[in-house]
Amino acid sequence: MDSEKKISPAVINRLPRYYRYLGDLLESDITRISSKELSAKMNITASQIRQDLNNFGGFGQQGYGYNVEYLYNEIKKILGLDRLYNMIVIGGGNIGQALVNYTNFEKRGFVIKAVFDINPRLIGMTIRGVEVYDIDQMEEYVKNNPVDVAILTLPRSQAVKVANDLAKWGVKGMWNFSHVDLQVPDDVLVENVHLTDSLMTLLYKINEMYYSGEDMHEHQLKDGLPVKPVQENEEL
Amino acid sequence: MDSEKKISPAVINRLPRYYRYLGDLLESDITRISSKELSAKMNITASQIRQDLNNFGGFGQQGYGYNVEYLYNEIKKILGLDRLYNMIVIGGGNIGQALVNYTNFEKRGFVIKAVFDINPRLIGMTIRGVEVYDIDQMEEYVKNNPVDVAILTLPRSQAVKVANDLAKWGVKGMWNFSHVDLQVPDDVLVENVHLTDSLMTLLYKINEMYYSGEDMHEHQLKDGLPVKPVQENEEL
DNA sequence: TAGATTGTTAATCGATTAACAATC
DNA sequence: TAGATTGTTAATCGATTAACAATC
Repeated sequence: MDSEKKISPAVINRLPRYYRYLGDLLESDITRISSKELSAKMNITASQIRQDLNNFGGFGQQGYGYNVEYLYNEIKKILGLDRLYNMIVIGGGNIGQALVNYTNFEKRGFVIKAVFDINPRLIGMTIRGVEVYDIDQMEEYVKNNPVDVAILTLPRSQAVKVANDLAKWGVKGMWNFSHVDLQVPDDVLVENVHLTDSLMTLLYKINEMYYSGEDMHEHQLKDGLPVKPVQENEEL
Repeated sequence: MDSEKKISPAVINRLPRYYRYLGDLLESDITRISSKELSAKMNITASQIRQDLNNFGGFGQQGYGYNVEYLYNEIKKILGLDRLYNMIVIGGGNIGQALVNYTNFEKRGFVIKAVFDINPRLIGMTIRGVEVYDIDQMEEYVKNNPVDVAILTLPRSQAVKVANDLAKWGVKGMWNFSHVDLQVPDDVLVENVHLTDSLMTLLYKINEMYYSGEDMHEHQLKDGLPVKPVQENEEL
C-alpha cells in the first residue's frame, strides 16, 4: 500500500465494487479480463478502470489485460481485507441485532465481539453467541481488548457522547448508523450510513421523474391513508 | 419543483443533511440563519449552501439570511416529504425486520404495508402490525395496491429476479440492500445501500491512516483469533 | 511480427469556491 | 442611509474521459 500520494475518495468508494465484480468473475472461473470487458459489465468507462487501478500500481499487462485472481487479491490487500477486524456494537436494537446476526461479516473477517446497551432486558442476553453487556462496562472492555471498529446503532441523542468516549479510549474507526454528525478528533475515522438520507434521496428522484410540477396534495388525498404517529423505539 | 434544469446528484445527496440541520434549528427555536452561520455548523462553505439552494429558487433575503421554518418546509417539499409513501419489504430477515420495526419511518410518512418472504416460518406472522405474506402473493398485491417503494432485503441470488418482476409490475422505486447491481429499466429508480461496501471503505481508511506500509501479517498474528466460517443466513 | 491492451498524458467535463454587484 | 447577506457570475479545483505511445 503506497502511502505516497493521496487517493481520491471517489476512487476509494469504487474499490469495493471492483472487488465484488472480480470475486464474481473468479467464481465463474474466468482467469483474465480486459478493462474494456470489465467496463461493459460494470457500466463504467474502461478509462476509469485503468485510471483507478493505476493509483495503486500496474496490475495489468499490455496486450493481455488483467489476471482476475491476481487483481482480486491485490484489491483485497488494498482494502485491508487480508486481516481480521474486531468490532463492537453499541446499541442492541433492531439494526444492531441485524448486524450481529449477519453471518457474512464473520466470513469476511469482520468479527463482532460484544454488544453494549442500556436496556436491562437485553443485558446478559446472547445474540448468535455474542454477549450483550451493560454500557457501563464499555470503558473497561475497550481499554482491555482490541477494538478496530465501533458500530454505532443507538439513538441520536446518545450517539455523540458515546462516540466521544470511544475516541477518548482509543477506538479509531466508527461505523455510524445514528442520524447525526459525529464530532470526533482528526485521527478517528467515521463512515456514515444514514439510512434515512438514502431513502429521502430515492424519494426525491421518484418525485422528480413522476410528479414533477404536479400538485402534491392530490397525492396525499389519493393514496393517503391516516398514519397515527407511534412512539416506541427511536433507534437508528 | 422546477422540472427545468437537471440538478446534480451531489446537490441532491446533500439535501437530506440540510433538512436535518434545519429541523434541529427549528427545534431550538432559531428563526433565521445566514449561509455563513449554517456553513460553520455544517462544516461546508457558505458559497456551497447558497449555490445548492439556488438550484431550487431564491429562498433567502439579502441582508437577512434565511427564515429557518420557511426553508425547512421548502426543502421538505423539494424532497417530496409532504406526502405519504407506501412501501413493501421483500425479505423478512434481520434487516427487513429492523426496518419494519423502525418507527421513525412511519412518523415521516414512510409506511411499510406488507412484508414478503419465502420462509414458511415467517409467513402469516405479524411484525409490529405488518403482515408477512408468501412471496407468491406479491404479484397480486403489487398489481392491486399502490406501492411507491420496494425495499429489497433478500439474498443476492434472488434480488435480481425479484427486482425485474417488480419493475414489470410497475414499481418505480427500489431501495436496495442486496449486495448486487440491479438491472432495471430506465424509468425505475434504484438507491443502493450496500452496507458491506460502506464498511470496506472505512477499513481502507483505517489501514491507510494506521497501517500504511506495514506488514499486514503481523496483525493477523497479533490480533488474530480463529474464526470459524458460519453458514446460516446469507440475507442482505 | 501484428494485434491487443495497458499505463499515462492531455482534454474535457462537472463541482466547488471566490468574488462582488444587487438589494433587503 | 449603512450594514449585512443574498443571488449569481467567474475562477479554481478535482474527477472523468479521450487519446496514444509503450509494450506484452
